[in-house]
Amino acid sequence: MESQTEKRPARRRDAEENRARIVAAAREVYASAGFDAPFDAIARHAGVGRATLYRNFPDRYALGAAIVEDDLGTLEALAREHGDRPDAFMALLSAIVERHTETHALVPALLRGPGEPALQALVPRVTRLLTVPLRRARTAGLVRDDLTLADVIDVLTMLAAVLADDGTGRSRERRMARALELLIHGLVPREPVHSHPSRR
Amino acid sequence: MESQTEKRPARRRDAEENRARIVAAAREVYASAGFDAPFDAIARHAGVGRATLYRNFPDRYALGAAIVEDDLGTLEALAREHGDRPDAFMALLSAIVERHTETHALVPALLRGPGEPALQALVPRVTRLLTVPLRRARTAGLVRDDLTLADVIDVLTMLAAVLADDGTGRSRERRMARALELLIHGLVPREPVHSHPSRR
DNA sequence: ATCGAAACGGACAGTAGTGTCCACTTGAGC
DNA sequence: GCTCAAGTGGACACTACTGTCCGTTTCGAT
Repeated sequence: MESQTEKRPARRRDAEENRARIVAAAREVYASAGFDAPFDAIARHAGVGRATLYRNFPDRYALGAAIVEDDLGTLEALAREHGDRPDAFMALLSAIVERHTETHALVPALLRGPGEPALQALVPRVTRLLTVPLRRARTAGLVRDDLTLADVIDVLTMLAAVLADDGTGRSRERRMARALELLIHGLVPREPVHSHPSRR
Repeated sequence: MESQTEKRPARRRDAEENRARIVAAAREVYASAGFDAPFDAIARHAGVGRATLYRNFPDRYALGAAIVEDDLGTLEALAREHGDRPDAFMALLSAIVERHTETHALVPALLRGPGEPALQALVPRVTRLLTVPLRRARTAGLVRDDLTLADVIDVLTMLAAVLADDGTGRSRERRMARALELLIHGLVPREPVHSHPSRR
């Protein structure tokens, strides 16, 4: 499970560059054409031959995993920054949504292709990322106390759907932000008029 | 716009039967394999040749539209039953979710294929179905007063996503119910301890 | 500058799904 | 029961995507 982490002994510089260019291209293509965009389109967009792409990533899932892995790194760093502050959970949620609007890949890629080994391997990492912050937030009363990790995963699925939808009107960013807002506060109004106005 | 509504002058009985069988098959196939299941699979599942399918429905969107139209009929009847009672909106929402778990087709079909004429034609009907009940519910304070129709559409998109996800654990029904509950009440707890406990 | 290994990308064959055509079958009116 | 238009489904040609193979190019070490 640590086979290709960090250290890859001898890699030619151009190969390394190409790999990076492919991942970047994949981010864009996945974002604009969805996760099952023609694999070939990614190669073209990256300016490499299809063979080069296949050599680096056996299939679209491996490529997705590479992207997700990057994102996970960022998110884990963020989690570390927040330590055990109870608001870490919400911060993570927002950060995930932000990366969503950017990469369009994280959760959809993780959830589709059920059982794709390359992606499935990352699930525990996502789990680990969220479990503790979720518990903290729950005991601190920042989220409802029956909120489970499975719920959170489904919430991410829902947000991803809004993102994936081509949406005839507002920008992706606005729609995502709104969707998150709706999810957090619900469709039903808060206790109408009362002391502190929820703070947001 | 009324070209093929209700009256189709002379149709052979077997043709009618086949059409019905196709729609039924499509419901099941879309439900289990998603909206872009091979068109051919539907024909096979219905026990008819592909040509027969194509003769009845030029493409998957036309077929989707037929299904959605059925569902819309049911929902419109429900809306009529509720008259202008302020809880009509929530009832509709639940009903849609129920049909979702059954058919898996309504909203996803409506929202994907952006601009497919066959489906786009139904959008106004959905709009009409929801607009008034939404307004009633809003003025009655049953939903937050900044809730727009666009929001509702996105909510339906989100619910459809949970449904579409193969979900490793709980049944579709349970997950849908839970997702709806989360959406309605939000992730954040209601005003913790206070007079009336929200009623549910 | 030279040489071998690493990496490249275009070309190729294989596969899955689409949409149409047409020889055959079947229902319904006479 | 006969007839013919309506209806059927298998076959076919077409397209898009996938994954691999191999002759050529490029890196980097000597």
